[in-house]
Amino acid sequence: MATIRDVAKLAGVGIGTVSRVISGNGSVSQKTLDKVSDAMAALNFKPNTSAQSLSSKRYNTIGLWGTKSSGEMSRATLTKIERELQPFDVSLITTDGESNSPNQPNAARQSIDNLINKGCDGLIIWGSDIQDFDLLQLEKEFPNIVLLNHKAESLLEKSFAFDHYQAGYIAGQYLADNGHKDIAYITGWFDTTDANERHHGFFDALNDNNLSIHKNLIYRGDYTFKKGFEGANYLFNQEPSFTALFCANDQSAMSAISALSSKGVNIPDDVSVLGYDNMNIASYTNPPLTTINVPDQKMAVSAVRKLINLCYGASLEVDYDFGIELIERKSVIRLNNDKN
Amino acid sequence: MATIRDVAKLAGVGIGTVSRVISGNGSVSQKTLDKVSDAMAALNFKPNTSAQSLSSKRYNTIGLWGTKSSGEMSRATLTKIERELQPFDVSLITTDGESNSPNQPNAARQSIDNLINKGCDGLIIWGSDIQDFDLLQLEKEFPNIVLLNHKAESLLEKSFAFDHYQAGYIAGQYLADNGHKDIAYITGWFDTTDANERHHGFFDALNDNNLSIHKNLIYRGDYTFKKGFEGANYLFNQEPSFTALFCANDQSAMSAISALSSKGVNIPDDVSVLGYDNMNIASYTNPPLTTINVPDQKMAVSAVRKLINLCYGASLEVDYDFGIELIERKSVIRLNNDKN
DNA sequence: CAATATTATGGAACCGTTTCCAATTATAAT
DNA sequence: ATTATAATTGGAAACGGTTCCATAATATTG
Repeated sequence: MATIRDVAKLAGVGIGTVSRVISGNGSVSQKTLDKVSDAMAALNFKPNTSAQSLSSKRYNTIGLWGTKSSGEMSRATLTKIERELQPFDVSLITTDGESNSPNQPNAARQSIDNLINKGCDGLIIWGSDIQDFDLLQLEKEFPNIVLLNHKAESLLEKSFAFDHYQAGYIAGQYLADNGHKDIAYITGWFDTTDANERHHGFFDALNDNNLSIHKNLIYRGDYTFKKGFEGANYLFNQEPSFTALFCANDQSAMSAISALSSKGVNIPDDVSVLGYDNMNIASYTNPPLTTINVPDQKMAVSAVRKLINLCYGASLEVDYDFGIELIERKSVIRLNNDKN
Repeated sequence: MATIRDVAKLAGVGIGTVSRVISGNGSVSQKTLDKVSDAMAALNFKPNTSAQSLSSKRYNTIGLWGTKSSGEMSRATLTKIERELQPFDVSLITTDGESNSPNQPNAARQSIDNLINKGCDGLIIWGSDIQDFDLLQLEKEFPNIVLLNHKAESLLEKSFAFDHYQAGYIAGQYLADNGHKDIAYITGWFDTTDANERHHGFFDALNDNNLSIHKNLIYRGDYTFKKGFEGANYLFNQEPSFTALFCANDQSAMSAISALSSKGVNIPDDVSVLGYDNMNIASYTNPPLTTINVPDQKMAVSAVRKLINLCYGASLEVDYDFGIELIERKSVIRLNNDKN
């Protein structure tokens, strides 16, 4: 592998000059630039990134630290992130937050430190189940961080998150608006703030409409197809009956629809199903799923952009406001409540 | 940030000794080891990875280069890969093969070179649509590569791929065995060898059973939910009618089921649907999908292990044989052919 | 055209490790 | 006790860049 000195020798210039043409900083005459470029091409010279980083403290790399609550997110989002980085020639180094020293006390913080130490200019902290270490402390020590799917009140300008409370509320309100009073609910897994906010929003909406959910009609799910399926089967056998089912995500909703359909219940005529996420699949269930859109990719893109701004002094446009949208398809109907 | 010299000074030893305790190579007396460990702890010393790499040529990083045909793969597979790497303390740096200089002539090879140049000990080349550069040439220049989802005849011991021809054949045979003669087919997208092998296997099986597919009953899909849905609607309106539908992947199959169901066709009584992939979702469609299992994660794990062996002289067990399994669920029935 | 400002250039010093060799110390063998 | 052998140790040199400063070449000015 050719080094900067080889290039310098071949081009008949000093190493400083070669460095200048590599980086584009400092002035170099056209003639010299040509000579050096030719030499670089002739030797197929590629600057050694370790040496560059060692000497410049710039890594051209950002880290993606994901907790399990980011696990459901699609590979498409990951690709989106990569593509956002690509024009800046920075690469992405990923770490699964869970897999590092699983049950150590400071596991999370430690695996983050590892990632930083690998050589990152910045960090995306991805996931909403961040509670066992001090984000503010981290941000003080290492300011180039950005939170994806997590909102820290003290780090608002670095938080890119969806208002799950509002979205949950809208979901509840929608069911109420459509005249549903007997509502069943397959929850998510409650170790994330997401889940709790969504949950509370949903309940508050029902509450504000003088509605409540019978305790028999709540099934504790975990966002998987499996639990959605099992949950629907469970609820099907419960008393009282229900006219609407809210699922904490589309995966559960999808498999709940399958489970109910196979029992002969007609969706939406017998029971309406409302999902949450708006996955690709949601348009192609039978019937197509009415659901809340969660703009994962938009959030991810804004988060990366903010990080690029932080790390490399760019000034990309960044969005903090991710509108909540309920996508009406065919899985929820309006109930005829003659009493109204 | 403390350096090795700070540690050496504090511990009252030479830098070589500190280096030895960091790496664990070379002998160090217990007493010295303790002194150095204490000093490292006291200074919160973390070795600088750039310096380490520069000097040792070891990066503790492997690259994952994915083409679009890897795009459908789940994030779960990615996580699997990360976890396989974690015990060796090597991290993963990912690159989307498509996004680098999209329509340059040597785009693929160039983006691979970039990735290598970032500092990787090895590379996973992920995806079956690799044709525009010379794999053998790459392997000669950079032997630490492993192919995932692609089989290069000349690089067999570095190829981790599924026998899509056989699997396609089994799919066709299964339909034939179950008495289906009028078969429809939603294809995948044909820019990958995968797709072609599966396709040919399927057709050869039909052929060997003296079956063929009417040209009206082939719909060119692209693995998406969307095309599956549209394809099923299209086929529904075609002549002749059909008793079985083969879909090149589960996503199409799933949305095809939705489309057909919503037209009132009963699956599997009116038409049997056979999928391909065995995604998580396949167990939770209505009816549950009969499909071919593609052991993505197993392949990925073996590929990484092989790479670890190559890069770091480990000798992890590696599997090359990924059995083909047809998972019988409820979406295909045996036809009563009285003529038989 | 001399004086001055500006642009180009070379290369030593440095970034923080690993590696190697020579030197020292401890251990075993006679 | 002496010598041979093995285990430790220190630190210079090297890895391949960037940075900065002194110097050289050019351009500008009155």
